[in-house]
Amino acid sequence: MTITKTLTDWYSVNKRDLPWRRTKNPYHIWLSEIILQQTQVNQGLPYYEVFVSNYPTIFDLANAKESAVLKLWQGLGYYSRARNLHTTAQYIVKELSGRFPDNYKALLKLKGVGDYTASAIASICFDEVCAVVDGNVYRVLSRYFGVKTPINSSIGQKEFKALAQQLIDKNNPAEFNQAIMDFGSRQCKPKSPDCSVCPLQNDCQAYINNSIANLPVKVKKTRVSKKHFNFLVFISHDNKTILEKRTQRGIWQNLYQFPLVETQSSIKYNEMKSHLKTFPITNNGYDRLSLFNKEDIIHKLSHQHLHTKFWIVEIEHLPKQSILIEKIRDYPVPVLLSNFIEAFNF
DNA sequence: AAGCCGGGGGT
DNA sequence: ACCCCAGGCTT
Repeated sequence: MTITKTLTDWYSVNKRDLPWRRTKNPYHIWLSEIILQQTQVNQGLPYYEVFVSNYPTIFDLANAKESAVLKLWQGLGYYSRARNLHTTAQYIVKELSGRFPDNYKALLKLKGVGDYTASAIASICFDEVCAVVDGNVYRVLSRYFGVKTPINSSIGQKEFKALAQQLIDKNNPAEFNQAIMDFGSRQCKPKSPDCSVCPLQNDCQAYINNSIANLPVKVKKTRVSKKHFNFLVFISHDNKTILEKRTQRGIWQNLYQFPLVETQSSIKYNEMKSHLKTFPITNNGYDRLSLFNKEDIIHKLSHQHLHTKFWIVEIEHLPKQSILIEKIRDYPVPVLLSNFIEAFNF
């Protein structure tokens, strides 16, 4: 039995019933694939339901405001996906009259759509024989064939793409692609895979050589940098506060935050007080400065640890760009801030 | 080729 | 503490 047949047989029995598997609508498949980039099914599932419900068609998404899209995306991370999603929806509506691209080459031109996503949409929606290579595919193939080429090298990416393309079921590329991904996700897991009941056990090179834990090979380690964030939570006597849009490139682009003072190290009350005096809006003084969290809140991103203090600044009057505190939940904010907003009783 | 971009979950 | 996730973009 070939690995192709084994995988599709396994899938026919173990296939999960997921909402994006009940449709071939390219708009819906595209939505699901963008949401699932670097995101596990269980985390992405509720977001998919929300997006389909709020934006039933690509026209609805194109007509939305970016901040509304980001608000629905809030908490999912990698926010460039949401920005690209919106941009691409507008592009398809305006330039392609709302007709979704229907082949790999054309799909690849869309912003936010790379080799994996173009292959997924082309195969699932249009039966194009295009093999997907995601984290699951790397793992299954590297173990089964004992391939030690690093999966995050350009040579490795080409090698695994060619291998997957060679194995794909040409009569049913959609089923094969989803089969190998589902298999990797639920059977051939990164840690403690279920080898004892694996249908590929007899031919799996990694299992035979007892090297399951060493495959796939991945080089480079992400270095984590440490940053110190001080957020200024202004509260005026007429129940307003200040939120700023992060317009610069980098994390959380186009999300909102309280005015931020980034420092090289953890600062104390008096140092914050000096910083505060340099703020134009405090020219007329403020009533009180207090620290919300005694211990730093350490917000861990994949490549940064954010040591965070929330400073409460009670103030008589705020300028016009301030917002009503009761409207604060309308704005898309990072999880770090939404956690604070929920914890702090304004 | 390497770095950047989130947040949640598993071990 | 470290790894991974239905990756893609920028430099």
